[in-house]
Amino acid sequence: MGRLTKEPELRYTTGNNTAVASFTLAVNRRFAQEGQPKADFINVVAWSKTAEFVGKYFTKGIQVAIVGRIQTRTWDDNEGKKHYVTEVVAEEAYFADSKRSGETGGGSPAPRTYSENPPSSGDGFYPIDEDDELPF
Amino acid sequence: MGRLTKEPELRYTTGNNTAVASFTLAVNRRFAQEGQPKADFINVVAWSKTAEFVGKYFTKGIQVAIVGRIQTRTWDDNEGKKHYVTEVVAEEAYFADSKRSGETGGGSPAPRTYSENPPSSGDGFYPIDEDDELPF
Amino acid sequence: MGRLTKEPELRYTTGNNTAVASFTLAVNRRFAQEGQPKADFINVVAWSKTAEFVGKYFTKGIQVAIVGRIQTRTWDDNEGKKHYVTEVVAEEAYFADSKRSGETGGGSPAPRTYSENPPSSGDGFYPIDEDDELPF
Amino acid sequence: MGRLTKEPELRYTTGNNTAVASFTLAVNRRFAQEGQPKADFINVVAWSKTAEFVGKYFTKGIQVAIVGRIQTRTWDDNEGKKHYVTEVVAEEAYFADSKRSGETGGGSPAPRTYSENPPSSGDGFYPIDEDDELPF
DNA sequence: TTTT
DNA sequence: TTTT
Repeated sequence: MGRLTKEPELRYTTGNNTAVASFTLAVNRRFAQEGQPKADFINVVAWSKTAEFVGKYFTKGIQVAIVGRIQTRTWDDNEGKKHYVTEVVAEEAYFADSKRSGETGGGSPAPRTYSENPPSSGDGFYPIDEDDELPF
Repeated sequence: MGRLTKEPELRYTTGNNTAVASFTLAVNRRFAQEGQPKADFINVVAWSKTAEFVGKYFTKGIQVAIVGRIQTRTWDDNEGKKHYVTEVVAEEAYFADSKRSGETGGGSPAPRTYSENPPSSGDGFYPIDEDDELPF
Repeated sequence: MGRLTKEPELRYTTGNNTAVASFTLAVNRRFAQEGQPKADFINVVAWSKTAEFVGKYFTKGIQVAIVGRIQTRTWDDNEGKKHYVTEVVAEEAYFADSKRSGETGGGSPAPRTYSENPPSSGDGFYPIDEDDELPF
Repeated sequence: MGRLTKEPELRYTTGNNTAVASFTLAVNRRFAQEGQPKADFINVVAWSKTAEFVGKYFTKGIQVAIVGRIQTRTWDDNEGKKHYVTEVVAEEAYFADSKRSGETGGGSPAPRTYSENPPSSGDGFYPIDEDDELPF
């Protein structure tokens, strides 16, 4: 849960042209004390459909909720120095902000949410069966 | 992330008069298929300050985000039959709804969030130390 | 994180013969006080491959770690009374127990883990790109 | 869930001498493909009691389970350059490894787990009350 | 007993 | 119906 520190960046992979969105979330600490940081700045990456959703509807300052997993990456700068990056890969992205509401004007209304990974078969549907009571 | 199926109930323990709020969240399934349930109905309990926040600001139909842990309970009905309940104990509660915005009228503005458990000492503040680089 | 209260049940859906495993986890409370419950009893369901993994290797009493999501279900008993069940659908299942080790005897060694849902394409692999610095 | 990449470092804050443990977890990716990274390297920090637990019992290579939250920090190197660090603050730490078992020899047996933050009052104990059924 |  |  946090606010975008700036506009998200939307790019496409060179290989198969997959959409990638990246942005940073300012996540306010719940019990920040005097003289301590008041927020964490979490880097988030989203892929394909989620990336496009982000690129289209997320803007600087709005509050969003992200569900995802932590990942790390390495990249080399111009001087050949290795950098380590820890970021969250978004599996679900939600609006969680009231600033968007009351919004008017052109354009189709933004869907409120996006997530990847349709569940594997069987998931979410319980087998109807005679001896299916499962009062384990 | 879900919507309140009805007004939350706010009560107080007999012993030390701690506030307890309980409500149910309709959490829409992300990939509901035809003929399958389209939502899960998650029971949530909140305690003390979080409970009061909930009782004061949460209302039927609004969308909220809850962070918490799963717990189970047992209770006996009038016929002495044992019932098993699984519920989420809310550690954090957030508004995540646009309906509240644009809101006008009397009353003090609602805070947007509440959470319990101030962190244990040391938490959230990193020691400044000479050999503190931790470039792992 | 918890221990199986009994052997898991492995069944198959009537329709497409998908494996379904169900079991209960005794999750010990971290700060149980006198006179309070010392554990939560969380019902878990696993599907297809994860279910088969569970059915094959999980046994009463061992400690396991489950990553998943909460879901609810409804079923009617013989008297037509509706029952509400809240359970965790396992997306990942791990051994987290030392009792298995040192184990000898016939049979192939158990893999230590199982999980469903191969990630969507693009996931987990970052595009190498010229302007890819992302030092946010 | 991952393995320590090396021995954890245990230090104490200069101010109030709070224990701080830091270590890195190699978290194997579940569906690593050819040519992709097979693990994420997650930096973890633990405080006070949890830190001491870690310093005492966690060693290179063992598998552990960590429950915590993401945090970010900033530090300046010798040349005054700012560095950004994202890490997990451990709220719970568990052994999840079979290598420790069968272990013999001197020393007191290691507890299997540690966690911080005793719950706020009211938590985990449900009020007994006449009209307390909560069949919401 | 279910929300939009 | 509950595990160590």
